[in-house]
Amino acid sequence: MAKTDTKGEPARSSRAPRKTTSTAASRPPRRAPSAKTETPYHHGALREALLQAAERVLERDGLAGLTLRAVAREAGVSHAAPTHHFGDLTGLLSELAAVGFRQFNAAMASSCNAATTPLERALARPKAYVAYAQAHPGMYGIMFRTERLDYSRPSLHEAAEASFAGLANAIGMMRQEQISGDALTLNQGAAIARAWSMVHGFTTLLLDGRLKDILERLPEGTTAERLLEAMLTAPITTKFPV
Amino acid sequence: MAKTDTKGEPARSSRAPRKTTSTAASRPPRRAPSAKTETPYHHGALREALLQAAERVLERDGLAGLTLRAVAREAGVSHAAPTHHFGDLTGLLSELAAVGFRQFNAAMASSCNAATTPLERALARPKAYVAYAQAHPGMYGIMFRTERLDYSRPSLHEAAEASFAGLANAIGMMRQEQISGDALTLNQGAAIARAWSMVHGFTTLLLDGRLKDILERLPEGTTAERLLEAMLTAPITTKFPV
DNA sequence: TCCCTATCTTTACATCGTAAAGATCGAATA
DNA sequence: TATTCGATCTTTACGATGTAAAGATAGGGA
Repeated sequence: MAKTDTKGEPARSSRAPRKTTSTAASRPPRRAPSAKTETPYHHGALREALLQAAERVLERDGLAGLTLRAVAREAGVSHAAPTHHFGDLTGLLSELAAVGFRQFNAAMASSCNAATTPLERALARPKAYVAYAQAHPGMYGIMFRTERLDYSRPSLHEAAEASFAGLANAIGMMRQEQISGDALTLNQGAAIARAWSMVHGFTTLLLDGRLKDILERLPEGTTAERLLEAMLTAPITTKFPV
Repeated sequence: MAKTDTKGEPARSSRAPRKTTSTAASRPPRRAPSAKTETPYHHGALREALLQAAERVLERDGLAGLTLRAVAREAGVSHAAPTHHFGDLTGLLSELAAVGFRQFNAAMASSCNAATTPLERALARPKAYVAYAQAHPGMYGIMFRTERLDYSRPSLHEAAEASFAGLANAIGMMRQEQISGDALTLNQGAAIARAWSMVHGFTTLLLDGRLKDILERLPEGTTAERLLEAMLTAPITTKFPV
């Protein structure tokens, strides 16, 4: 027996002061500390703190480093603390993905609002889509790595659904049609699938480095954003779009 | 000390006969067995056997179940045996992905050869692409799950490169242009990126269940394949393809 | 004032990837 | 033909992870 695994876990023993986070206001205890440098047994806002810690870990160490225990370490709590708030790893990842989808939707909405000309309006959403993924590759990776997610969680389901609704709406406005929630014609479905597949596929291939070969063969200094624009606006010279 | 982890590992101790595989010819010892039911210490073709075992595990237990130890168990060897042939998990997954790319390329090539009319020729490749992914979702998942792969391995690099070359060639034939290996115009790059992004994005979204919402709203009985066709052939009524 | 319950920590365990050392056997060499 | 060598496979070991269960703590209502 014996052989516990407390090794490697800081596991502050009610004396070691918890690592103070950068902003010093990011984890406010519910009441003023009753002693000098101690850390309260109850965190007060651990759920949010864990989500923020997870985001930091993800950006710093990538998807491979995003473990339950690493997040708990980053937040300065014991490795079992997240369980009570998220159930298991899938729970944490799902809630984090929901946060990502909300950021993602906000970025696209603000970008669309800033557009004025028709061309800008057409390109604002796809460009914001790719830009978010490039700025937050870890987040985007989680959001579309379904095997680790639980879409039955309301927060994730809602946030992802909002993303889809925004897209469908945009397509509807482009085609100057009313897209009703419950039924679609084949052509409407095709238009939505085409737009989403194109932008999502482009993003995935770009993040995976699969477009590097193409970009290198293009005229000097052509960026991914420029290629995206060309892909979306270049005239289609063949009989079929593919 | 003590507390070894031999628990859970069958680890046939030179007496337990190795689980005979289904075909009985799938693991031929290099020479006829010198005794009755013993299993030779040296497998003889373990590398191939491990790859086949990995494919079985992947189809049976999905990506989450595809571990080094599970593959070794499936092949009936000790859990450390794969190390010598693949180095580490990344090595095994990379070689497996290479197998997948070769299957994938073969499927597309044979499908293209069977096409006769121009419409068939245009759709054969995308349809074969999606069909392979639907038939082998685990394999496709590995092939495009870059974070776990090592593209510097020649076999993987070659197989994946062949996939890309086939696509670029097909686009070139569609546009009736010669696509030279070293340079591309922006429009050529855009055409390739569009085709690849569209098909890859569609496949990814489909496998992740993201197209379910669309398919359910389409006329009764519309399949994913029909939606793909419509996406690729429907006239584009808006000013931009998106 | 006292207890109840949510929150957090400790402890424990099966599993995984990987490293290192020992066992086995085919084949080259003398 | 006998011996040695190197490739292949097994054993043993270790740190890390996810998860379950039991104990500690404290805030808030009875």
